Amino acid sequence: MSTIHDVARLAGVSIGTVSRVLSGNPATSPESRERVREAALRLGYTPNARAQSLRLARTGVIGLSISDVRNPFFADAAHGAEQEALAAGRVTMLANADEDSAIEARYLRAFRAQRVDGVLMSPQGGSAEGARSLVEAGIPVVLLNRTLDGVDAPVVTFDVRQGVEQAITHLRDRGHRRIGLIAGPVSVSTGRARVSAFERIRDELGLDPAPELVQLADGRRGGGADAAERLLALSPAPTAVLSSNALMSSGAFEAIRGRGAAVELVSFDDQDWMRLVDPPLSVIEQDAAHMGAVAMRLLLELIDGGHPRSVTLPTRLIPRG
Amino acid sequence: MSTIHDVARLAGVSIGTVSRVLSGNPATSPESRERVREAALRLGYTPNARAQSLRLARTGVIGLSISDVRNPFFADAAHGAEQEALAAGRVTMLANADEDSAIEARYLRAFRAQRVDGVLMSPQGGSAEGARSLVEAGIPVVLLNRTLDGVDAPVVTFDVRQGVEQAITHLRDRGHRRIGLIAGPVSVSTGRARVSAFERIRDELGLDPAPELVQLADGRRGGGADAAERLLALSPAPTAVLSSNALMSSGAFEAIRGRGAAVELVSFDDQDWMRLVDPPLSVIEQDAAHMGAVAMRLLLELIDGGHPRSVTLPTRLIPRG
DNA sequence: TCCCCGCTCGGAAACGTTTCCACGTGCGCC
DNA sequence: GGCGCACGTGGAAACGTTTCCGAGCGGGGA
Repeated sequence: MSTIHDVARLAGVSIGTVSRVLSGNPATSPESRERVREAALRLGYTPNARAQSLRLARTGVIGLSISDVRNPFFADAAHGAEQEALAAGRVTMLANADEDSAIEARYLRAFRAQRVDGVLMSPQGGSAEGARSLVEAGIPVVLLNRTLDGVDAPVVTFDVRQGVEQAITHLRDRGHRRIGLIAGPVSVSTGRARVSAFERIRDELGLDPAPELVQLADGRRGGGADAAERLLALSPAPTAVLSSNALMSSGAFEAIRGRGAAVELVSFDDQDWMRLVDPPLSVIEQDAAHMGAVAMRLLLELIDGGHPRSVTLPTRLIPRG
Repeated sequence: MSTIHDVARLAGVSIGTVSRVLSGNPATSPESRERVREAALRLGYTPNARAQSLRLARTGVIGLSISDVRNPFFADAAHGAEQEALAAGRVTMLANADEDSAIEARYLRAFRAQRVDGVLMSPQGGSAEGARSLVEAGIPVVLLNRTLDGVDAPVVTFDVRQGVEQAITHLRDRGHRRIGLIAGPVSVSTGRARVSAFERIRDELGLDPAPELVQLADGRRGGGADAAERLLALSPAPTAVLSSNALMSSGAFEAIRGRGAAVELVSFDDQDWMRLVDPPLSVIEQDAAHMGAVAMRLLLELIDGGHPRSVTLPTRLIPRG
């Protein structure tokens, strides 16, 4: 692959001139511009971004670490973030932590070694170490959807209390008094927050406070199914269930239907299939793509020397069935 | 952020020694090793990967460009590929082309500028230019799921003929004679291949050859719904429909149900919701994660000097309902 | 006529690594 | 008791850029 020296030789100028022409520096003659452009084209020259960023301080690359690409919520968030970065002329390097903090740590180390301009991440439960070391190394970090104790970085989250309240009020209005919760893992902040919001609002509305109505799960499909089974085995079983994410909802839906139980299921996150099943699911919509875009904007501001700020986004109830 | 010079100074040795210790070169004394390790730890030193790769030829980064992260088929493929790369000690840089060849071109340029070790891509329809320029620049490329005319790179695909045959035979066995096809865009190779396989097998089995039973769509949800509407408007309407991807299937399913039509829908790609709806969808399963892993393995071989080879993977019919 | 200024340009330093080369130093062997 | 060899180390070159600095050259004003 050709270098700036090859271009300089072919154009009959110095490498300084080539660099100036190609970077749009006005201190060049029309003649040099012509010769350099021509030579670069002939050679199919692409500047070596690694050498550039060694000399410059910036790399133009932003690290984006998400929990799981296969979770549509995060896929949407990644997409939103990426579009925003692209519009700002930056390129995104997506890492998939797979809900595994060892893999996450590995990618974060890679981000650090690559000296990315900034990192946008939805942290894993395991440990805050990875994020903290980035912050301490002076790399701008913005957290996505989940907070992390002891890490000084802005966060973009949804209003958990609002979402839970919309769901429970909706169910209460439909006559339910005994409502179950399938909660995400307490190792992530969203999981914990949903449980405490659920308990508070349930009590405020005077609904059945039985502790066994809150079932913890791992956030995956199978975990959702298992938690639903546990709820259905209670006597009396709840008449309605709130599920904390789309994956668990699909497991829970199948378990409930498999038992032929008459339980109303409400889910966080809206997905196509929730409209297609019978009965369709009411959902608490969280606009993941928007969250990603907002977070990326915050990160870009931070990179450009702005000061950190966090954002909380609203949720929306979509009643169905 | 500290450099190798800082570590050398703190440890009281030369930068050469630091480099040797940290890269595991045996020509170092136990005493130096100790001092350097200690100093590196104290400073939180992480080698600058960009400087390393400038000196070395390798970067340890592999570019992965996929059509759309939000399409679960590609999300799974990306995940499979990523895991495989991770196991081989490489880090993956995921680009989301968003089914847009301008964005794809931009990412491919970035990959080239970054001098990634290789590129795994599921190409967009628009143009083969991006892929071709990578190949010409000597960067190893493997194509994922879609071929590209005029580009000399190995491909990993599913056996289109087999998949279509499984689907049509299944429907024939269930008594259908008039079968519709919702095809993906003819701008991508898979779209074209499915149409021609469909026509051939339909004729081999002596089924209704009416050309209006093949409806082209854009591969998205809305396109699938529109194509289904067009099929349902025929008289007589087909009694069964084969849909070329999961997104279009979801649109088609909704359209069919909305009309209350008695049409049996079979879909390419298996997804959770297809089991949850009523009636459940029979599917032609294509193990996308496996495809991604296989393709990554081919790419890694190619990078290590192996010679190019293509792979065709089998599909599997999962009858339901 | 001379000087100064502006416009281009070439040369060189610097970014942070790795690795080759050469230079001690201490030991074993004849 | 010398000689050579293995071992550890420091210095320097090289990777491909950008940018600063200084120089050449022409033109315009005093």
